[in-house]
Amino acid sequence: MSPSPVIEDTLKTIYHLQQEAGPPVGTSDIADRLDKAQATVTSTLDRLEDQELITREPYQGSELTDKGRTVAVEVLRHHRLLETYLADHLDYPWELVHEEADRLEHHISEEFERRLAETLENPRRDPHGDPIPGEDLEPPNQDPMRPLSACEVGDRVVITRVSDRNEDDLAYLADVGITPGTAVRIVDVAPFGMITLDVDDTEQAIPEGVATSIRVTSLNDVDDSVSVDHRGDA
Amino acid sequence: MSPSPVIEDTLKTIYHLQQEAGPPVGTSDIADRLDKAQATVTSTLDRLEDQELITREPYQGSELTDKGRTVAVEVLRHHRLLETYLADHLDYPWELVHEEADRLEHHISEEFERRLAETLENPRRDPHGDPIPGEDLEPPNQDPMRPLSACEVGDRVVITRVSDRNEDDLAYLADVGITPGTAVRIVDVAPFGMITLDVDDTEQAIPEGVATSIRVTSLNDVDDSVSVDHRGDA
DNA sequence: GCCATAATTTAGCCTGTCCTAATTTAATAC
DNA sequence: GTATTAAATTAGGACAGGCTAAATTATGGC
Repeated sequence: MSPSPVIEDTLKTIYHLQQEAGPPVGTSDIADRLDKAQATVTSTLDRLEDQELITREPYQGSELTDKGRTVAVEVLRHHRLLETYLADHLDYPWELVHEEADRLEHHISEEFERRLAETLENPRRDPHGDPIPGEDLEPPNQDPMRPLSACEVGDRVVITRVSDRNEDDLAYLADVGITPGTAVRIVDVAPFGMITLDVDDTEQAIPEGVATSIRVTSLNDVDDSVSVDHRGDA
Repeated sequence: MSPSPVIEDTLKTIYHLQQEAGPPVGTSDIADRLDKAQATVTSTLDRLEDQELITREPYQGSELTDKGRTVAVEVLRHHRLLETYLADHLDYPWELVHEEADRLEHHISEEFERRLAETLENPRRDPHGDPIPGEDLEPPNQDPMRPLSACEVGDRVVITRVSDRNEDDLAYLADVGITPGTAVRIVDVAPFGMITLDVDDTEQAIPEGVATSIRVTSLNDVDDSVSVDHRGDA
């Protein structure tokens, strides 16, 4: 039996938290992300452990098993293929793809996944610039990126990822031209981390909170993974 | 809150049974179609009644309310749009579209539905020849069709619908050229209802069980709804 | 009209997923 | 080292959706 949406969402969340801070991940961090009560997550984690999708130490935290990671990465592949498809073939606006993909990722078949990948010619990155795991379900490499908030005045960088966050922010960023593949220059870093960028010869100010979820690569170490047209084939 | 897949599937089944035999529909007919125990369906029907999606008389049967019918028709629209899309844009083989659409129909948003319809240019029929309900969610008209099993030797008819049934049968029928829009002639009706057809100058024998789920229109009363290219725009 | 049978509901139980409130454990301050 | 506090678990309850077995109702034959 394939895992339920609740199980898959929990695995996906643990995966992301492990990427950000390393294992073990705490119960309340998971609960916060999923917007569920802690006690609900505790009982879900018990079931995950029964199914050998995670290992855990009570009061310490949880960690994905290989089996659990594979499930998480497959869901991630679904999510990113769907986002790419929605944007490229159904003309979805950038900021709406996340919500739709978040639901559908749990319900598409292997067949659907294959045909999606084929139709898209095995894309390597989704519309936010995030890497799409391959058919082998190896976890994608971490890119050599830093948050925009860590840049200094004068830096010339390429926007590499604009992570999923709320729709309004994404719509605004797309509107002013801040999308993966765009080259920008840091014009100013003001108090409280407010950053001013030169985007296509126009200045745009970005508050620090938003800047932390935008990843960039220095123009010196640009590789194929951050070329402007980042949808290569396999 | 939008209805769960279980609720939607039950409404869809009642809708189909009402079309076939008229209300009220019996509990065990629903249970058979859904492959659930009768007692399970009884408790689901109680919940449907609480939500005013059906009316029912214990031991007599159930009937959709306007509200219930609208939900059923919307799910039907999702199903048929998805089938059309899978076949036309993702290159799904005819016989696989049903299963995938049956899952996804419960999980797509209104936005997805709109973009699907737009991309397909508001198709009126799905790949099986079934009518696709419009945005207004009016139940589609019943076509002036009869089952292939009711034809007589010498009749010239157009295949109008080949209803969803098991994948192997559909694959076989597609293989021998029996798909919506094809004109055929009845060559022979043998004992036990075995029917022989002339399809593109080749004879094909179809057992009665299969022939009952194939609908045809006489070549005399062909209207736009059964033209060979049946995907018109609105 | 009564009886056998088929259809249906009721009773009772289970699991998954959710919650709040109470308790326990771990970590931190001092 | 103890006291406070934060994190996590346990206790207990709700509801949806599933089941089997037992009881009930309707129906068709005669």
